[in-house]
Amino acid sequence: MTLIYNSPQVQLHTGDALLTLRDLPADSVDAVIADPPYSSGGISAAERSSKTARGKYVSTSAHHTLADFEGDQRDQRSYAYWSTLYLTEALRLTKPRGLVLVFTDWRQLPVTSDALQAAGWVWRGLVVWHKPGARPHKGRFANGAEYLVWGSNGHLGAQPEAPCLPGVYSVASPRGDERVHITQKPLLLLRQLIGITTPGAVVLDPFMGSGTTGVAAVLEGRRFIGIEKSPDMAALARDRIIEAEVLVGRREAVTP
Amino acid sequence: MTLIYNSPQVQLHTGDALLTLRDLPADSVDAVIADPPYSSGGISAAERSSKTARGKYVSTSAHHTLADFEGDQRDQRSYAYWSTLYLTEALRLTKPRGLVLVFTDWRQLPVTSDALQAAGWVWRGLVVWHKPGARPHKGRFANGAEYLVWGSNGHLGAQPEAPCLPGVYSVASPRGDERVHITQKPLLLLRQLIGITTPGAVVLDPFMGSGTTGVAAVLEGRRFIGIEKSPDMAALARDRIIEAEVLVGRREAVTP
DNA sequence: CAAGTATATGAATCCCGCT
DNA sequence: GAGCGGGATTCATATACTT
Repeated sequence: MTLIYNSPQVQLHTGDALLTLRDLPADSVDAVIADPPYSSGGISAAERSSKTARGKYVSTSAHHTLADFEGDQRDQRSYAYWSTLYLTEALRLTKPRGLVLVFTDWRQLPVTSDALQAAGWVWRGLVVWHKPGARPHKGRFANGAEYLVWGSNGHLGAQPEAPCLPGVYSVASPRGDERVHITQKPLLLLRQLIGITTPGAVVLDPFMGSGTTGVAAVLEGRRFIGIEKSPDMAALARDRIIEAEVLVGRREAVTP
Repeated sequence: MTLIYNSPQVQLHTGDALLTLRDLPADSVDAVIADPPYSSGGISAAERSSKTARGKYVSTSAHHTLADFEGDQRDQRSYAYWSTLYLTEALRLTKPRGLVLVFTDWRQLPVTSDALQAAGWVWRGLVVWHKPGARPHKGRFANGAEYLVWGSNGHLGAQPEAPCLPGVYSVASPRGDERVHITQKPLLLLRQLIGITTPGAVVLDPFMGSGTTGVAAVLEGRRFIGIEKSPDMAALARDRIIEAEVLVGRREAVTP
């Protein structure tokens, strides 16, 4: 576990999620927002494991320069097991009544809800992220959505101060220059989702990627703890998050 | 198994779904659209089983006169078992490359996808039915969607003639006078969903309820086989379907 | 007739108290 | 204690109604 950035509101680590989570203190987090590698794609185990993430998720016509990412080769059984492990650690870190939100595609949705409950969370529902402009398919339904399985650490209780949030979000995926990670989530989506926490809350993202969740947390006045395995991607996330801190006046700009 | 209506395009039965499906001939159906009682509602098993369907799903302020319905008291294990049984029968009735669409709420979604696969179908994806105007809740995400788990009998093959369908539908629930069944689906939704079949296809609904699927099938030029346990509800469905047949000119109006 | 206003309701959920 | 049932709560929409 290596701390690569530490400001009053933000803490970023590089390292494996499981190992790093184990070193963080219990009862310190209000919400966990996780976007794990789905290990999905392909009807068979062979198809899943033989392709790289880029081969699975990037259409052939788009020959761009995004880096491939690791940890996307698990079969469904080990995906369930591994998900249960990191979600168990995440529960330990989370305060009572704290929340968890896990991104998933349709194929891993049942496994994800199983793992979430196996780890001891109370499953509370699904959030739909509708991606307009999904690739159409003749004679079948387009898979134009991803999902968040969400839950709580024990009872949730009444929240008289909290806002009401919708269960379906329609937001386009980042495209072109906006995108620095293959499976990058839209900032607008994460800014809205983070509204489930109260201002000042501590948000943890164990699979930070390019750091969109961290940027959203900073912009919405939440604290943030991020973990990312790839040092290159982590450095990129750090730069984006620092930029957000400068934007909201929490920090001086870095002069070259 | 009692046949209560038989026209060139429509066949309606009253009786238990499992028993009636067993008496229908193999390889005779192009698509199964099923809207089973979800046996859901409530976070605990006690809450699920102790209340009637109306008590679980209808807000207390609305004192309306819609009939309650049976078969909504299964616990999750027996829901999985029973779903597998009727989906196995449904597969037998379905032609190769035929389709199945099963309605579910978020809570039973994983069980439904398990049962569908256990019955021998190939799981192809999820369709989201977004219901605008879901009941909000402070500090949490509204459960403003239902889902269709859909699959095929074996390979699906290329369908050069077929239209492209979206994976997310936003349609309001029927209200007031439009509604004769507690969990009635909007006609507009079913007319769109039925577009997954080709004109003239045979559509089977083993839990017909008030017959919306049948009405949609008639209006869209598909043939229809319906099964409903409650004789009262089945009669109501028959009347609605006859009305649709008259509307499209397939039948003379019934004169009193 | 168009636009603004009032009303009704939801395949819920939580809390509390009684058995 | 565990199980069961009653009652309060919530606001975005759709619909009805008024200006």
